[in-house]
Amino acid sequence: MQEALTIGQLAARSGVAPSALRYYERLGLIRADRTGGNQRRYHRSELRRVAFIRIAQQVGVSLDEIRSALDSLPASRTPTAEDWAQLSTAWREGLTEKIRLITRLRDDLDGCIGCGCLSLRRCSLYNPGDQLANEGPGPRLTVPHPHRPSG
Amino acid sequence: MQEALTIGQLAARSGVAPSALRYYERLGLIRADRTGGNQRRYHRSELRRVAFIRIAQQVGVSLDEIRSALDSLPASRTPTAEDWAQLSTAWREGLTEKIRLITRLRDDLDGCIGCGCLSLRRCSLYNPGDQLANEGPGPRLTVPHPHRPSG
DNA sequence: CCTTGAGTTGAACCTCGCTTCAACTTGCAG
DNA sequence: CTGCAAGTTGAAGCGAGGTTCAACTCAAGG
Repeated sequence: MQEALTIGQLAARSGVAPSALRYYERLGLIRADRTGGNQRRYHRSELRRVAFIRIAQQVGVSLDEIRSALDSLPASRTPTAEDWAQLSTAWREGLTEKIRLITRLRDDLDGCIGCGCLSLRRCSLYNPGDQLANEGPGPRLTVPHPHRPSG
Repeated sequence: MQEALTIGQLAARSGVAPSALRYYERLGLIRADRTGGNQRRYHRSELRRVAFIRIAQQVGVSLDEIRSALDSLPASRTPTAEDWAQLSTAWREGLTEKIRLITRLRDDLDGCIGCGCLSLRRCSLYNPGDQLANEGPGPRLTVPHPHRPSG
């Protein structure tokens, strides 16, 4: 097995610091074999897991959520393919929602902030159908809080 | 001016805790007028700013980046519309990149993780053109780290 | 006036996602 | 076999993004 990676190699290849990789391992996000001298040796497939982790983080997914997703994977052998389909579907919805949010953000930029008037005094005239422009008494935002205990 | 909002009202309407709103103010993300008795009174347009902040956070943008964007806005009067156009463009690129990442993530889920084999032993056969499957010696990830000092 | 709920401040504290440090061990090149 | 970079651990520290607390003030109804 000349394919095993040291932590330094995985770090270099993934762009993630060794300390972060150890941290991920403690959280159960990735795993490593050990040499006789207790040093970590990574299967090359871990590189893919790390890539997945980093990308998910970039779009605002917490390590805990990522672990949940990763936990439901081939820990044993047979992947119970239907469970994964459900997992995949759940994530798909979340990701689609993220895309919706980003698009909304971008539209805000272009439509209102982009024109220099965040104050809405004039923008509301220009964006009659805008959801966010609805600032009278009524429904409110339902965007979940990323850093709240019981959010 | 019956349109001014108390902090409690803004909190209720935006779904953001009063403590968070004060925190945002300290960071210069939002602003408030004061009553004679020193209490905050928010213009209704702040609701839109808060919405913007929350949405941006959801997709992994830091408060500091958000402030930078918001700072370049009608602090004085004339918005120097061309500067905003540049700002808007810069954000557009970042957001487009986020969408790319999310799509990649979703494809990973559907194409490889979704099938239950994150190990790539079989997936690489099914995804010959996959960028992330390139795990031999060569180029590596360039996804920036969200929580690193000099990332 | 008095009460009471909402608001004020600063300081302390919390979780997340790491990094840094100290003290020590492995593993490989020469 | 030596030397030294690279690895190991646990504990402490850090920055972001807030929450909680104590002590106090404001605002509106009765």
